[in-house]
Amino acid sequence: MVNGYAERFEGMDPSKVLGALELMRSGSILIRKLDAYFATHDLSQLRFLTLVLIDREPERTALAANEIAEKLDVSRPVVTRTLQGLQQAGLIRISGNKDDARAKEVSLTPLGESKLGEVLPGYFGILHDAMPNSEARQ
Amino acid sequence: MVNGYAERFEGMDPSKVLGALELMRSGSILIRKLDAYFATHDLSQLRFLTLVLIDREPERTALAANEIAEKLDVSRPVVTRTLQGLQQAGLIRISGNKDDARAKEVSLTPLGESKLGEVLPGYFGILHDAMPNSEARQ
DNA sequence: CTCCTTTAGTTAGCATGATAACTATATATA
DNA sequence: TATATATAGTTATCATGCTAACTAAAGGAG
Repeated sequence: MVNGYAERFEGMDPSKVLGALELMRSGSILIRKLDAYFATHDLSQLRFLTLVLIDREPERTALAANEIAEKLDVSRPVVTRTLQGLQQAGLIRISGNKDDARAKEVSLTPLGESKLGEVLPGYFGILHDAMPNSEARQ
Repeated sequence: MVNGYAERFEGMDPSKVLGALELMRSGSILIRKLDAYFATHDLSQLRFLTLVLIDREPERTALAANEIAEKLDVSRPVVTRTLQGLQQAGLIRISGNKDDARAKEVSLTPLGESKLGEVLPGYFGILHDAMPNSEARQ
């Protein structure tokens, strides 16, 4: 398809365009695989990454919703909704911040921790398998 | 973040995992750029690709909704909705297929053709610029 | 020819992303 | 201190993907 158009656009390098299309394609395929995997664990990309983020927080056991939105680069309303879902599933605990009445503190429940431990190996496995061996040896 | 977990998973190659994460990240960024570009032209990825597909159809000037769903790998309900939007915008014409009363035929209007001509250069430009020069020279 | 299955498309409803506009609280300034 | 501005979070609404279940037409088997 690209070649059909390529003739009409001077200075265009079809290999670059095809590379970009391939980038989007392989990225999308990987995201689909992960979504399918997460779905089998009653999670989603964002739900999973939220758990990871709380788990990995150094020096603290809790995070503000605001920080989650920034670090995961999603809008705050999406974080609100996601946290509500995780709380309902019993995976996180949401409490008020005693220093700032506006803020909330989010931490993992034991169930959330075990869910994370259960899902992580498969997650890394999918990422691992998604890469060709040529890029594997450093 | 990955290294923190890497120690706990035997046989995992962190460079592969990081490569996969980078793949998803760069793919997502490119998709966002394209979406932002399409939005300035009252289009979306799917609306744009639908126009391209109809335009590129060899030997015919029309396509069935069904074929669009297959070639773009999206569900048929999404195609229905997208075609309705394109029709309302005056970019495509939808007519019945005289050989099969179930099927519909979709073709570009002159407005659709000019819209495509207006959007294509910027589209290829974004794809082109998204790729590093190292992959450019064949 | 009649009935069953397949196919094209639509409708309804869910998930998950976004922005705009709102409330409540914190902070800075006059 | 009083008021203005900034920040945390929520609500409402939209966009765009999906599946399930539906209608209507086509095609095949008896």
